[in-house]
Amino acid sequence: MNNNPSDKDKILQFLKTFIPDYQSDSTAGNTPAFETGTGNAYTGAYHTDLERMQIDAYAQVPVEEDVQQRIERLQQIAGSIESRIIHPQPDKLPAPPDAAKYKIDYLNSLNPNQYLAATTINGPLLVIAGAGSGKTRTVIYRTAYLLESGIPPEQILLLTFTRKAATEIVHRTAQLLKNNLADKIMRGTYHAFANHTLRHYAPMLNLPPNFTIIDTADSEDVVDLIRQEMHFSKKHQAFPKKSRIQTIISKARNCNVPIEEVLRREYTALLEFTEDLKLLTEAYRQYKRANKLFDYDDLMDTLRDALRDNLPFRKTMQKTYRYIMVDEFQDTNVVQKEILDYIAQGSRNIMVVGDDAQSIYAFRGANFENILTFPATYPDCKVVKIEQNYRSHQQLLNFTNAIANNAKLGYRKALFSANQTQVKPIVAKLPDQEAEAAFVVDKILELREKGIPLNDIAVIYRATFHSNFIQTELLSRSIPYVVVGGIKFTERRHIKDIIACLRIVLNPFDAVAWNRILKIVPGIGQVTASKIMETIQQQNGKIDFSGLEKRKFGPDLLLLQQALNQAMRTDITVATKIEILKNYYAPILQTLEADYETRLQDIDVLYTLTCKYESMERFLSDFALDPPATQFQNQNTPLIDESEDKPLTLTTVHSAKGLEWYAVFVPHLLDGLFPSVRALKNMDQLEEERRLFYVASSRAKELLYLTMPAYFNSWDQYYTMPSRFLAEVHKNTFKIWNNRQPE
DNA sequence: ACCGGTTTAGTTTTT
DNA sequence: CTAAACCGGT
Repeated sequence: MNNNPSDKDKILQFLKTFIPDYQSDSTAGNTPAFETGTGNAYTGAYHTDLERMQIDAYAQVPVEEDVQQRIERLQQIAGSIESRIIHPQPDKLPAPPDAAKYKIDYLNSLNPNQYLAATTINGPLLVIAGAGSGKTRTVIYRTAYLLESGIPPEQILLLTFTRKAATEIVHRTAQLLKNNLADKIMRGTYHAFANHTLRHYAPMLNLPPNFTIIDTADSEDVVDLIRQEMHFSKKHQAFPKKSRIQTIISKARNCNVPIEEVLRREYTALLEFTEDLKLLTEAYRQYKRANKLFDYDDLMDTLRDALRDNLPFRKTMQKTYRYIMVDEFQDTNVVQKEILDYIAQGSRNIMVVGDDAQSIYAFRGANFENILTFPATYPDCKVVKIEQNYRSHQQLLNFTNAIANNAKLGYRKALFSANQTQVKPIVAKLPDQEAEAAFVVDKILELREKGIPLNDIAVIYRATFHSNFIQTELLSRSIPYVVVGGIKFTERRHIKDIIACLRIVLNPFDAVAWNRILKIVPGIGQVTASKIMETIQQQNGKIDFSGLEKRKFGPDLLLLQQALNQAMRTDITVATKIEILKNYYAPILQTLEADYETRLQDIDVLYTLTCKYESMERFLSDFALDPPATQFQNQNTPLIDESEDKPLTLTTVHSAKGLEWYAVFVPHLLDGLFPSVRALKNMDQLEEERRLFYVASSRAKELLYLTMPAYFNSWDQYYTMPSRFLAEVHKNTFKIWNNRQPE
């Protein structure tokens, strides 16, 4: 019903081109597929391909000896934990010692396992929580229980993966208790916590209190500056480019290993540059120190080092935070684990919640083995497992359990649900990407007609480009949607340009920011930019370009000088500064970008955001650590207010963590796309891909559609096989979409 | 010597 | 799409 003629023609064209037996497969006439409405538009006997898929047909990943040993060791640990799990007897649960003191009826608000997790507040506690098992609810009740037990909120430290999650927990706790005690809890991401702590204790730790936080792109720019300065690219053609160098440096620090170890593990082709890269890493470190720049890893490392080396500081932290709660523990890296351990040594009241099956940040150094080895660090810890699922029905759980149980290691999954609806996940193979997109959008429209609001539906994919065809289809049918993940508001060029100006205003020695701003002045390239920055240094930070007036870029530089000096005035707000800078920047942007008007609207959004801030330092930190909103439709449209039109959600798997929808679509399930071809040779990476698939699938409350095009052409390869994650689960856990016999 | 337009190679995920 | 090498013009 929703196919307009051009869509039909397009699909028809593809059917004819790519399916030799298209005519013979059809049962009536030339265009039978379109005569009976939706559903039939996707002919091709692909369901038989799906019926025939076999895991043996896939090249298996070789498992090396040392990897095998590691697996066995961890399986042993997992097994020993399994035996320590407490299985509460519903009639023998400990009651709160003084029931009169507690306003909330914990016993009847939680299931027995959740109750145990919420009310065991002394000593180390490991909570293994399956997807959709009411993990957040348990943490909320536990927070309430702590407060009702008389624990001062200032003594509670709550670490979560996003700031949003922390805010939600505190907010809902406050609602539960009908007071605002929870507001005083120290909470946030590791990075936000480190930022706060390092600034607060700066004098004690001998740190500059006004350091600037730089994001990944800034960090890459610093690396690039050094790379050029040291002439590495001139010496070797194959010398890695800035983004790869930055990744390597960051990975070494996240995993707490030397550079050469990262190269050995993942970048063997770059081993010949080991010495140069080590040199570059050291230069990068010194550069940041000299310019008071902190990258994301510095926040973690500096806090860890301070806790390790500065005993008075460690004692202070231990005294301050006597009850620690950690969410998403499976995504903690080694450095973060050390930070936790140093603080928890004092009181030993530490609770961690996590699900080993949902660890998806190993690429960033997260070590889900932390959750397996927690009992080794805390031998006296109690272990509680919450497995009842409140999100999905049993048919979905059968499927997601099957995925999780294919994992090489981790706790066995046996999530169960009281909801016994009989709708299996649907697997569909379509002729090509256009047809796949059309199928997905048709189904979405069908759901909307049945009364499912768009904002209760999501399309979840492995990589941003997997959504291209679906976005095109949604745009052509005018369906509102938001994109989460992928390129962010803060990463857009014009936003970064304005932010760079602001950073100069705050700190005129910020060479990375200078480099960025100078190079967009017409007539100034790398060489001149370096010279100007030197001049600024010599002038002790004074912005005065009068010596350069006669150069051809002189007039433009004068405009920049005026704008920056004007923005430096202390009697104006941050928002006013943005306005001044925008006036300078707008004409430049106009020459740079065709769609400059929409981009200017982004700067207005930035203006609105800064209105809340008194301090620029605070604004820049927040902007780096907690980007305001990550949602906008595409490169050409400005930021969109999520609440506006209840749109459909398109999201990467990573950004979908912790969320749920009535119906979920997972497209592009071809082997080489999901799992990504880059992960096919390495067992650890392939395991992570499977966990990603598990996370994506387990977001669905009711309906799960798994789709793929028949083929995908990348620049060097041609993918046609369905994802191995589908081939390796039992076929009775899902239903294959048969286009000739619609449901 | 330096800038800037053009070509070409390589593309995951994010605090 | 985006970064960087390439190259031709000042």
